[in-house]
Amino acid sequence: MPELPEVETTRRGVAPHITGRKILKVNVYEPRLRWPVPADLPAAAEGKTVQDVTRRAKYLLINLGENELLFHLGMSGNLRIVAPETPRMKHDHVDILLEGDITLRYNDPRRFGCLLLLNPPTQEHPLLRHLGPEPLSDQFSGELLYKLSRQRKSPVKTFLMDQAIVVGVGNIYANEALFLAGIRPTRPAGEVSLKRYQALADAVRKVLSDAINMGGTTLRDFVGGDGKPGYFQQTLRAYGRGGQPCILCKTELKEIKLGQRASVFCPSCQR
DNA sequence: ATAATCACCTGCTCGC
DNA sequence: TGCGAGCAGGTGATTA
Repeated sequence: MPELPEVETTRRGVAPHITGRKILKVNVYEPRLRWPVPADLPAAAEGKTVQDVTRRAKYLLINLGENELLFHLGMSGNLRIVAPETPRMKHDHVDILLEGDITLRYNDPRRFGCLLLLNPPTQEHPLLRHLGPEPLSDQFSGELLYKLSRQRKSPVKTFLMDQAIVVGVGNIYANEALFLAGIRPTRPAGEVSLKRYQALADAVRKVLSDAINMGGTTLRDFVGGDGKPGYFQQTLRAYGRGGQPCILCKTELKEIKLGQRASVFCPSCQR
């Protein structure tokens, strides 16, 4: 599920419900996530009030003043607001009970996600320190992509998905952005011109902001924090369309593997 | 430093 | 209907 638009959708869905509320209790039913949920996390969070809910890359940060909770949703995680007595479903791993009869519930079938404690809040945590700029900020540009890609031989798609270059571009949106920019995913990153990287940066911004505006992409059963599904999947132009005609020129889209990830492109439009 | 592979998990779909 | 193979939104760790 979660690339940047899905995490942002979750943040927007959840934040209004929990901001300003005091945490009464944290129940960890299954600590074995990607990294174990720290044993001292519940005690550190209980009694604190949620100051704000922010996002860095695909991490969701719940600021509690003197410390901060850091969620990652991995491949299959989601956060939702439920009433306190709502029966637990399979793979509901953590409940955060807040005053006002609100529970924030974390579910993650594959357990690739995590819940960690930043004490105190810091951008210098090992998971956050090496992240590139936010794609929707002014720090991100075609010039940046061009500069960082010189001498690099790996495929431009792999380069674009490197979170040290720019954060938040996962497999779906990498495919979509390269399609919009007319760049073949296999092209060595160091061979792409500045002009084409500017088109790619524009495409990344467009694809991500469109997806956020539509509530994220729902594959299988993603729902945002408000429980509503995303609708962006109805507008996917490349991802998942291997073998089908290009929407621009009708040429059959090709599907290949790049770094173990499905990559779809139009052999005619993307060079 | 860069690039390729592995690993962590469960669930679903496909082909036999 | 059952069963194994392969694949899925991510990304840190480990190899060359």
